[in-house]
Amino acid sequence: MKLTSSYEPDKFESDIYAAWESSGAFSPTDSSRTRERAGGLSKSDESVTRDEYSIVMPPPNANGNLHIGHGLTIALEDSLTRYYRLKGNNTWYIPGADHAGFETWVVYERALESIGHTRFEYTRDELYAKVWDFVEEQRGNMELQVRALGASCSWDDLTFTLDENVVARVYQTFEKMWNDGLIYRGKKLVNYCPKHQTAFADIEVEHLDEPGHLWDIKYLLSEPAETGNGREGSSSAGERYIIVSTTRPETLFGDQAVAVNPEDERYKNLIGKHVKLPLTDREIPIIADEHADPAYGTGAVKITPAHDFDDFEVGKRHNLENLRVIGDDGKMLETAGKNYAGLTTEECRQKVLNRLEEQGLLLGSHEITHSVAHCYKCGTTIEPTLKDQWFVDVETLAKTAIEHLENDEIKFYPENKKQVLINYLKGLKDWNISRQIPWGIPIPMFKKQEAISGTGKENYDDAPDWIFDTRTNLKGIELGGIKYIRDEDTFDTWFSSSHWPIVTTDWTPEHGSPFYPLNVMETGADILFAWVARMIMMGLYVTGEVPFKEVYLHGLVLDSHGKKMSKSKGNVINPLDLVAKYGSDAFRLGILRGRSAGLAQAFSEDSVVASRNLCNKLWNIARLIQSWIDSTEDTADDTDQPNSYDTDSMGEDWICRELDNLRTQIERNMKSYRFAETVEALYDTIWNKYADWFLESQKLMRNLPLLKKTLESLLIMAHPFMPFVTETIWQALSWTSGYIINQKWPESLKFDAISAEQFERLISTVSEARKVLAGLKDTVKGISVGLLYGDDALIADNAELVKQLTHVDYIEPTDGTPRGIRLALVGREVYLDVPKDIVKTYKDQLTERILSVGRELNALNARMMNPRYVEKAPAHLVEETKKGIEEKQALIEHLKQELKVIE
RNA sequence: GGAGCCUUAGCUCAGCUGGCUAGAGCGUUUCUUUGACGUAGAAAAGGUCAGAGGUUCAAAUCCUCUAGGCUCCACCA
Repeated sequence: MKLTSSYEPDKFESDIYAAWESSGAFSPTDSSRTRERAGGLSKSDESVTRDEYSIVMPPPNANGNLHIGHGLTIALEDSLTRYYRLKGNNTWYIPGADHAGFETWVVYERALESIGHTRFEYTRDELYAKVWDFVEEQRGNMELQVRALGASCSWDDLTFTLDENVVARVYQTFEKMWNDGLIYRGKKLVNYCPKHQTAFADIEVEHLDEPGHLWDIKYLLSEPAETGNGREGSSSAGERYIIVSTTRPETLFGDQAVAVNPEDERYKNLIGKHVKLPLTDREIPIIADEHADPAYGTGAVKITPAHDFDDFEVGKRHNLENLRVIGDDGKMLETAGKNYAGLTTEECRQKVLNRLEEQGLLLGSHEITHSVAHCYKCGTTIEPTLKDQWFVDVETLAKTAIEHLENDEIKFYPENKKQVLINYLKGLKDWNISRQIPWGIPIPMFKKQEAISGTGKENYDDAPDWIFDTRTNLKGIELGGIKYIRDEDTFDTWFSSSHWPIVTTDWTPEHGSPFYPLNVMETGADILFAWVARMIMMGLYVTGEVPFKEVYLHGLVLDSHGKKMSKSKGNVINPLDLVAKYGSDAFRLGILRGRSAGLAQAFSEDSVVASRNLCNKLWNIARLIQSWIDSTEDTADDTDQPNSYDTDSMGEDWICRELDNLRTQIERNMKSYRFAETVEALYDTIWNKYADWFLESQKLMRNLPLLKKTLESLLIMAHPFMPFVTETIWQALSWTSGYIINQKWPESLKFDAISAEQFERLISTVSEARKVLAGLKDTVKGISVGLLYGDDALIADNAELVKQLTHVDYIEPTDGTPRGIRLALVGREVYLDVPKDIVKTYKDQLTERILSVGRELNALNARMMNPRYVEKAPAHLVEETKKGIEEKQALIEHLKQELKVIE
């Protein structure tokens, strides 16, 4: 293949991806599913000795598009996958698609509303079918985008969160939990969105600080107090009252008590008395409860158990009735009284305040800032609502998880997230898993029909009324002559997602799975609680083992100014746009560059551009080497062993050493998930070492076998991070075969360490010469400049190379009398041969140089002057310092002499 | 109220268990149109490592406090 002068990713990427995919490179050699596909073949001898490496893709929404977070996730996961594949692991990167229950439902409901329909026109089952079609239409987009990002995942094993095996596993777990008594039906106060008409788990609620009002309302005592020394108020008319503070006057119709703190002296004598509930005929008691904070408001608080989480707890402690006054639609119920029923909470609040004002019961209001719960999707204020819901008792699940975490069975990157997770689990409350949306896995519970249509006295907590059955395709079933009706609710998506490592690896109770636990769970730090925590609890509950050995959490990707990306701000970066513009590799390298675990970090197109340039550099490296091969191959005797190489020069030993360093650096960094440093090391080696020094030095004398060998090594090591360009090159090179994706990770290269070190000295000689030359600027323009060297075998042996690299016109030994500018090199006598008048212009540069070396020398001397340093610091450091002082002294000495010569 | 994170060059960030002259990319300046690459090559400027204490022979790194910023959790009526 003829290589063009610059790399054009769009010409190659899709073909390369298709070739990988059809070659079967993405599939593990022996997953249970590949076994199945291959007709139940047993493990080959080779695969037995290989280590499994498994990683799952956090399933993107089946009907969505990928965003920048997915771009990062795939860059991270695919780099790991490809790296371990090259290392020889039996690697399985499992892709997925999420039905994303609520998320998708919101999108669908919006679409439905935009064509003038509402969910209420259809049955649950009809809606489920409709959303299924909706998702089916959209599917494929996401998968194409994952391919464009180069994910080497095993597509045959793609798991959709509504696949049969997923549902079956979820039902088995649910049944086990039901039998173990971990599932219960509870009438509890839940977070409820009146717009979407569904309940949420605590974690799905967004708390925002908002300005609000705290109103003081007079509740009149319905009987006279016995003593007059209380701090309760009394009006001129002689009536006695207590003042409660509330932010939600409209809920007063549901009040069941007024609570005061038992320690609060002001109200002690009122405990047990009753007050008349304003705007109603009811009387409610004054009770003592710790919940009332004497320092807040008036210290007296109204208790509305059906509409406030704290009050609900207070109500339970005091056996208060839960009276609902707000309905599922967010409007006031009949229980609020004829005048208020049907009003929205906002309207009702205003009306209540007006009435209280008229009756002289409203004593004032304070402006406050308080935290208000919102639906994380539509922003509607969450209405704590009394609902019958399915709950998971998380106590033992959380406790078990904490034990395994404290036992260090899962390693976290970043480390501190482990403790954060443990803290969360310690305070975890029971998990509401019912959702009142049609799009999701139906909860497999059926209720006795007579319990529903009977007396109206429903006993939801009575387990025998409910039975577990997996026939959720049916509305009702009959068992032993009794009819049961299915609960219409669906599971919280996290309930099924928490099974992800179990279902994707085909784990079974009988055989487990060689791929379970996963080697690593890579996902966003923002879903540590929602997902990671639940996978750990569920994994332990179902399998007895933690679901993954390591967790890598990536942070939020921010825009180039460090601001959160959002549609409203218009600063959203679409990863696929960048892929189209610069190529997949450039995007992946660009987003990995400088990124560390867990941190929210900025990202900009600049780093993608820089990465695109690196791809182009690598491309041209290959192009140069191929052109050398092409120009000599036909004359060369190619019967040598293809893989044998020798190092014939210092530069060759040096590059072997550097490539070997790169290999160990990548290995070390990948082990600890240091992607930023891996990318940095690659960039440095490819560009600053391989291209700038090694290839430059090879222009003089080419070692073709070594060039081939080192280029192969470099390409393989770069492949996990820049898969497309490395494969494209691999395919274009004349001597390589197969796919690079299937190659073996390089072994260490052999080299002579002393010779490699010598090349380093050559580099500093050349650099010094270049520096002085650049400093002389145009004074040397047009004149012939050369290098003269003293009795120096290193320079003598490599004279041509030094001449070439410094771009001087000649190089020769000195004739004994120093001439020109002596370079500031330790133990090396090299002169830049320029006319005397030009030497003079070097004076300033030289003076500055003497001063700077002097400063360095002083710093070293100061260190050695400290007797405690010599005494306590490691010997090799002291030795180094001594050597440094000697070298710098010698250097300064000859620079000073040089200065004298100039003057 | 609790917890976690961040503060290093103009910008975005590395700097792992404390130890050479604190690094990279982008940007800036100067030079180079030599046949791999101008998406390039060569060179340069630019940092009191937020501030103050402490531990240590030695601190960007460990500890304490202060200031500023970000995020998460939590029932503040």
